[in-house]
Amino acid sequence: MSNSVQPESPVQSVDRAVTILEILASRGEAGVTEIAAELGVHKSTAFRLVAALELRGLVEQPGERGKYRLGLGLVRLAGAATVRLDLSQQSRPVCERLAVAVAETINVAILDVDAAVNIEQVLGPSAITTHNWVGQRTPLHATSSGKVLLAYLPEPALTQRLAEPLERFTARTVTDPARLRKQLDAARKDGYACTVEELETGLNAVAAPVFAHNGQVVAAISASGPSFRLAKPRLAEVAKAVRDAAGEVSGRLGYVPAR
Amino acid sequence: MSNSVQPESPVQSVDRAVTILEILASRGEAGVTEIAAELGVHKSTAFRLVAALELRGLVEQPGERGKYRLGLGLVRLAGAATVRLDLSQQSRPVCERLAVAVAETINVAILDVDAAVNIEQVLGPSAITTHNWVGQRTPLHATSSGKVLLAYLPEPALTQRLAEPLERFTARTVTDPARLRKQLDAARKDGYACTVEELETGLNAVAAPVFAHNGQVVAAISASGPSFRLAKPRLAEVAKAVRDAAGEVSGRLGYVPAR
DNA sequence: CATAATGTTGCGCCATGAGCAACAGCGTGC
DNA sequence: GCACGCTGTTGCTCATGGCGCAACATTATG
Repeated sequence: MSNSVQPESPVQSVDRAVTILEILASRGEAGVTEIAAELGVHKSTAFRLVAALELRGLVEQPGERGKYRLGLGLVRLAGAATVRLDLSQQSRPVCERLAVAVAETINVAILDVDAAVNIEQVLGPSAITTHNWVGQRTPLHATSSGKVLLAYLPEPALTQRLAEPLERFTARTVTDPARLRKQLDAARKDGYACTVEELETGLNAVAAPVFAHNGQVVAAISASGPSFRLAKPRLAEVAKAVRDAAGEVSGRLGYVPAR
Repeated sequence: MSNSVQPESPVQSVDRAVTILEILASRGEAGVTEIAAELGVHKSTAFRLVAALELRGLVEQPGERGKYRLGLGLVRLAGAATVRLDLSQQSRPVCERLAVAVAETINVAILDVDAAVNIEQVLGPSAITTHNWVGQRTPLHATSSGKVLLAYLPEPALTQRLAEPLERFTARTVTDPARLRKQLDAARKDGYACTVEELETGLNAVAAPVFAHNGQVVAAISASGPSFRLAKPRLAEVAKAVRDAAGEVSGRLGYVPAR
């Protein structure tokens, strides 16, 4: 029976496990007998719940026996949430200004296994479409954000990605891995990547990397628009603005560029 | 059946719940059907596991329906672990020096619902007893650390605390709420609180607050000893040393005092 | 507007989570 | 050094909590 002032949990053992985390958060350390007493369960029950949390790193045991405390796995999980929250908060105002400055649709995308996932979108004043990209997964090789995220992958991960066939979406989609690699090299050098009608006919985009405090690329900011508008030489101007905006967000996340 | 490369979890549904947290950490957001697919369970199972986590704040749902993401409850739990780790690390050397300087038993206590819990103890060279206070819960109104932690509670929480009868431990225990409030006012003004034979006959103590970077009181540092030794006027000298030590720990935690 | 997909709920069943008893290990007092 | 008490851990059995199924509600898409 859970706390009487709360609605009953649909999964009692998950509820108990969370209570254990809270006990450890408030006390710092606790033993099995102590946790069992506070939970109102048998100590073998408490022991198994703690062991399940320990197996996944949410709880750790400093010694071979005895007291338990919260584990680094919990801090890592929370860290993932904090980075995402921070990224959204820091990027929002920068993207709003960028959308006005370049008058195109701005997106923030993060890497999710084998796709770029858009987590934020700001429409420019000239936006033709109100297509909502947020939540959508887009192919890495055929989007500007995807190319940026690929460019900063560790080499083994990149090799593995490019070992699989690259799907063609338009006549201009880059499906040759060697040619794509050259584009990624250029992206690292230029500080931005472009796509020209590679995902959809008539759609161009340019993206730049967002670095976290530790130098890792955590996101890409992109501007996209119709090919007739977002083409040379204006594409280079927009690219520069996007790169500067991404740099500003990186700075807000604590990134100090190497000189 | 859990991941075949890991030892089997003693509580399958806790294991699944943690996997859900990891899925949300890596993807940012995910829906019930997506989570169910990745867990290899029915979507009603996934739904209930997510609901159990949501009930406790580890997961949240931005809209009324649809995608889920990691909740602030997780960040709070991890934050508790991080603050505690930092507090212990920063306070340890300061408390060791203080113990030598004042030759009494030094403790660090944090607030846990309705009690002060000691998380750190350093014995002075003149310690008569080797009584271990670590892990013990002590009453707020009858200990110096407790009075400090009470002094910095938000007013509603303090009012609620003082609405309940205050237990008498010795003839000198303060059980009148109005008199205790006056002592708390003095504690805020002086920067420390004292108890004189209020918890145990023959035991005196003095404590000062430790502030976190955001100005909140996260702990109290205290010196305790026998009444015959830790009495006026020496008590005032020890109080000053404890206040300075607590100030140093506060500074190490990023607190900048108001001028 | 119809259809498909996703999220949510009630219900019955069984696999899992729970408690019991016992054991192993450690800390403490004599 | 030993006995005792306490805590942590494990094997076993069984009752129940967690699960999947079917159905419904809601939303998104063509």
